[in-house]
Amino acid sequence: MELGLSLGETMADAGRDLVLGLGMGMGVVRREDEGRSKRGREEATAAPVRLELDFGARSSPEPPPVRLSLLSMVPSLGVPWASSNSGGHLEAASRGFDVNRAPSCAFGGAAAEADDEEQDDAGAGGAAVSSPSPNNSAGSFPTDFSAPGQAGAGGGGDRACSRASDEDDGGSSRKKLRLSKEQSAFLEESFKEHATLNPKQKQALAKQLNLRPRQVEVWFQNRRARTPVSRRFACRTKLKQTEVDCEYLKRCCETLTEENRRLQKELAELRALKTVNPYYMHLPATTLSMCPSCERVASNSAPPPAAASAAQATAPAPSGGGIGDAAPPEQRPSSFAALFSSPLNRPLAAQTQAPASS
DNA sequence: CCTACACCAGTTTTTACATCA
DNA sequence: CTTGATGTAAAAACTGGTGTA
Repeated sequence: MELGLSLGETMADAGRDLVLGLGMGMGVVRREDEGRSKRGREEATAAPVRLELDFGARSSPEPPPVRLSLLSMVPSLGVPWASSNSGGHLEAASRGFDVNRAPSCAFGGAAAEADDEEQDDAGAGGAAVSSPSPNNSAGSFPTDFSAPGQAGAGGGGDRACSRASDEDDGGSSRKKLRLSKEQSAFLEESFKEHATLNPKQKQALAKQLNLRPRQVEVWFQNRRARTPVSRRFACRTKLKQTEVDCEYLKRCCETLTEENRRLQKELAELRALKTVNPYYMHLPATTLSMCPSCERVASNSAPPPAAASAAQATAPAPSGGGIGDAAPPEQRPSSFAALFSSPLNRPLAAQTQAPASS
């Protein structure tokens, strides 16, 4: 028996199917419709033997398929549940999978039929018992999703379940769940397809993973915040980029300080030279610039435009690292840093004309 | 103009884990 | 070796602001 589920139109469009393979004789293949998906979960809940999820992207060979095999059962719940895993599959059993959470949360009673908010209400309405899973080594996950029958049963589902929201848990403290590996993997796969969600996709994902839409939304927000800043710097998240920018600014500051020190020294030397031989220089030395094209010395205080531009084009990169487009990624922190790079790229004559003229 | 919604940046809170006495 | 305290990183969740339909 194979139960095929797809994440609404988005996942279907992406050519990815979520397959719930139930090790039974009967076969049901479901697609699209959330209501039917829900029913599919109910059937999965009733299946006593084997529940297998395949997150493999059919269309893309790139990501390795995420397969979850939930073989064992929690007898008290009467559902196939993750307390062990078979070789070659994800370590679903170690953390549990929300999609397959015990009926108490996802499929139990009215909550199964209610939408996500109503699920919360149902969960709060029931005995809001935090029951750490016996299978969870950490044993600290507050499963406030509990519904009647959940307490004490433990449920191999250990951690991940939609927490009751602040408004319905009655408490002032927010409880935070850790998404299971499988949930994260599923969201990750979805994120690869589309970094943003429309309401329909959000609802579908939430339903699929037994999370609240808000949770899916928050996950995508956080995920976007951690996403690489650009394709070019695929290894950099925004946070990492900020750190890189900070480092680069430090280097800029050091470079400018060093440059300033050098120029001060140069100025002192020129002044000393002028004092020794007052007829040697009528113009500050640094105002003399050579036009690379005509090879004539321009004695104006400002270099000729052609010379300036040519000198800019041929100016060596500052010691702090090139920030031009040709620079390797490691040396080019960001476009933001480029704002601070221009003074360093200016030719020396242009940089030093002001202090030298004094 | 108002409203609803999505998004983002920044922050807070919670959890898991490592370290050490 | 075990245990509890402590620190820290990562992630979930929240808040306030902004843009858009």
